This record gives sequence, C-alpha cells and structure tokens, in this order.
Amino acid sequence: MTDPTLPPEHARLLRKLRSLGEVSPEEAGAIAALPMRSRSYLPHQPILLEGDRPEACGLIVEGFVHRYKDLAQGSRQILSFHVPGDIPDLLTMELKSLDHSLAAVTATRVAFIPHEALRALGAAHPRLWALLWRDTLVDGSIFREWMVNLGRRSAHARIAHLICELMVRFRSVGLTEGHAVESPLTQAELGDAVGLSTVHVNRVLQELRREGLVEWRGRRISTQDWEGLTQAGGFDPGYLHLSPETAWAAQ
Amino acid sequence: MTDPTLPPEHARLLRKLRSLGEVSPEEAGAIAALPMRSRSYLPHQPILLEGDRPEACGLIVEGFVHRYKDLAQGSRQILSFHVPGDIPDLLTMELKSLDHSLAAVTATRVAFIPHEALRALGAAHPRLWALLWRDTLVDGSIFREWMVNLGRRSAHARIAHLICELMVRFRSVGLTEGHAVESPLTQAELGDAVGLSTVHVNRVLQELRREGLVEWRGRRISTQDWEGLTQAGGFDPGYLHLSPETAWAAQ
DNA sequence: CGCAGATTTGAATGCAATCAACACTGGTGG
DNA sequence: CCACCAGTGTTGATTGCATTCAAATCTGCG
Repeated sequence: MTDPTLPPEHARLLRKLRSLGEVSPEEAGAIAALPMRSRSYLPHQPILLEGDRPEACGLIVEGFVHRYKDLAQGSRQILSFHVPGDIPDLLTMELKSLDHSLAAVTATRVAFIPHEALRALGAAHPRLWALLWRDTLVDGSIFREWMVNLGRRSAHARIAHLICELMVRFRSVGLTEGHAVESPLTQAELGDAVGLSTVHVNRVLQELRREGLVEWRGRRISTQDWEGLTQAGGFDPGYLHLSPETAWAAQ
Repeated sequence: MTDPTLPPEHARLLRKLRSLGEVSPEEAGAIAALPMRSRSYLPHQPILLEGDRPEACGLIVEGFVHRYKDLAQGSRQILSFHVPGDIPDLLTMELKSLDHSLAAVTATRVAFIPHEALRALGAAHPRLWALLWRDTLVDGSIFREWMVNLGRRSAHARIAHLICELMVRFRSVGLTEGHAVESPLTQAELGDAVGLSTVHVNRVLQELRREGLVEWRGRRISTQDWEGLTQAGGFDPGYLHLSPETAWAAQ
C-alpha cells in the first residue's frame, strides 16, 4: 500500500489524503514529487504568528501543534489541536494574512510545501484538490463542535468532550496504546481550549477521576470507562467525519 | 457591471463571487447558466436538519438564516448567521451527512443548485472553484472568532462583538440604513448565539444602551457609538476577510 | 540539591443561570 | 372594536458554578 522508499513527509501526506478519499497511483506519484522542506520546532515554539503571510503550507510530520488567538488581557483561546498529517495553515493558500497563531506543543517536525507547488498539484489533479477542500470542511466541522462545547456545555462535559476527541483523533493516527495516550497538554492548555481557568480544570479533572472515567497521571491520559466518558461529554464522533476504516481503527 | 437581465438568484451569486475575487466574463456566463430552483421559507421554518443528505446547495437569495445544533436538555447553540449571497450548506458537496441544522430566521428565499451542476462548474472553471473554497475558509475564520467570543469574552463583550459583526456583514450586502439595521433576531436567539441566557442578554443589552453604545427598539438596532462598541467587543473586522471594496462599503 | 513548571488546595468573590412573575406587543377571532 | 393570546421583553430574588487570588506541594531535570 505505502511505498517503503517514500520519504516520511510524503508518506504522511499520502496517508492523510487516503484517509479523506481515494487516491489513484498517478495522483500518488504527483504527491511523491512534491517539493518539501522540513523544519523542527521545540515545545512551545511558534510556527506562524497572527498576521504572517507565508508562501508555503506546513504539513505536520511529527509532533503536536495548536492554533490560538491571544487577546488583550493576557488571556488566550486555543482554537484547535493538530496531529501528524494535518496541514493547519492550508488556509493561507487563499487567505493571505493569517488570523491566528500556530505553535508547537511538543517537539514537532513540519514539512513546508510551497503554495505554488500545491496550486500546480491541484490544477493537475482536481480530485486531490477536492480532498484538500474536504479537509478544510472537516476542520470547520470541528470548529462548530467546539463552539457547542464552549457555548453550551458545563465544565464537566467540556473537558470530557475534549478528552474524547483527543482520544479518537490520536487513535486515528496510531498514537495510542490501548486506552491510553501520551497527552501533550498541560492543564493550563486544556483550560485555554475549553474556556476555563486552570484551577477549575484541575478540580473537574479530579472529579472525572473520582468518577472512574479517566486516569491522568503525569503525561499519560487513559480512559477507564469510555462509555461513561462519551456520555458525560455528549460526545458523538460524527463531526470528525472520519472515514469508516479510520473510525474503525479508532474503536 | 451586473447584467440587468440576469435573474436575481444568479445575480446574487455573481455578486457574492465577485466579493471574493475576480470573475471573468466567461465565468460569469457559466454562472448565469447554472440551474437553480427557488423555494421560500417562513420565519423559523427549517431548511435542512442534522443528518440530512441533500443533493443540492442552497444559495440564500433573500432573508436571513442561521445554523444551529440542538443538544440534549433543550438548549441549543447557534453556529452562524447567513445573509443573501451565502451558501451555508456548500459543505454538503463534500461532507455527505449534515452535522447541524439550518433554518430560516425571517421569511427567506433559497435557490438550490444541484451538486452535479456545481461540480461541473468547478471542473470547467477552477478559479471559480477556488472562490468557493475561499468562501468556506472565510466561514472557518468566522467560526474561530466565535470560539474566542464564546470561550474568552465577558457577556458584555460577547454581545457587543456580535452586534458589530452583524452590522458589518449587513452593510456589506447593503442591508443597512445609516447606522441602523432591521435586526431579525430576538434576544433569545442572540443568547443562543453567544452562549448566554435570555435574561442575561436582556440585562446586558440594557447596559449597552445606558452606556450609549447601541439602541435596540423593536426590530431595529442602531449603533450610537461605533468606536465604543467595537472597543467594548474587542472587534476587529479582519477575520471577516472582506474585500477592500466591500470593507470600504461597510464603513 | 535546587529550581522552574505544573499540579493541587483553600477561601472569597462575582458573574451569569435559574426561577418566577409581570408588562408589553402585535395579531386573531369573536 | 375589543378580548384574548402567544411570543417577546423586562424585572426581582436567589442560587450556583466558575474565577480569582494566594499559597503549598509535587515533579522532572540540569
């Protein structure tokens, strides 16, 4: 299925696109020919800042990235998390000036593909272009679910929901071991994602542990009771629009 | 600029696409040839429901529409508002099953364009396809700003921010008279959009009036002090990605 | 060991939800 | 024309969830 001689960057992109839809051998060939330039980032290092006007898109090859906006009084809102295979700044193809920032959460490697090359790829292979469009639509779907989380769920449910999402998405890219993930997030970051203070995140997390829903020790999250956790968070993975196979792998 | 013989539906779409980028005469011709089937909706009438799998996309020709998700205990989150020219269900081109609902807020006319026809248009005119993609990216940008609103702003700022956004977007499609808009929203709907209870919306609105920032009488909102309102809401219209001309018209 | 970052705990405050009425509005039918 | 009614807006009182402030532990690491 995957050509063993393919560089890891290209393999990662191919795998991502295949999770979104069919990719023909010719299309795969065109992907393999994409110019990419990798760069590494340390934990917490910014990748792009609000207002930047990059000329390339960054494919996450390894690591964990988040989008966020800083506001006035030092507070910030995390907008999304990204795992290997994601291209969080794909939007810079069309929206020249970035309206938010992007930073590494853990040590991360990003492969940059020039806009020009992507544009040529899309022109030559409209179906690949459609897959990229599809990816931005899934992105939007996740934003909408987060809006529900932020606007209408209790602290308890918000955190349960986010843990469910991370669990499923990590599994879909093979980053789980059984029911556990190596969580890259501090409680402060969790709070910035779900719109709660660090202190309150801590208390709610203790509650979730007491209820036997999750375990959170050091960097390691594991779900003790997946049924209960999804119920507590009102979590329904449909909004992630995972392909049947990937969703299956996520079980 | 606009062909007077063009049906209003097609004219609306053309105007929308032109607000997103250049449209050549040939491309305009292809748009004029799109098959469209109009349908009218009464206030509060659903257009599409979560789980639907439509075979066409709906262009709003007249009226005002909102996206929302209902949750368990009768509460709901409004995800976005849409004005004439928008195609809120463009995503059904790629994501077969709708993950939220869509309903008319006021009396609305929607022109449906079969997926097939849009797909053919995109294949024949890649630049138009890019414009549609651009539109979904702007959509995503607005979602992100709403996430900030829901997650990190006070009730006061949230409501000010939403009023600012509605003001600018209404102006951009010519639906304002001076500093006033015919607001289609009840206070309950405003609350469902910004994640607050109806009662609290009412109190905050009174505060904004007392501060001389807005006037809200019956269906009519007007901004008394635009400077002050944008400041109260931390509003910066950049995230709307309006074209320079449109943004100018919004002044 | 010592330090910085992360987690945990406690106490006090405050913002917004909830509950419960009441007033206002426009539209309908008797 | 008026009475009625449903939907919307307004007010008051109370409750409660989450924030804030402050400080104490814990953890990994140089």
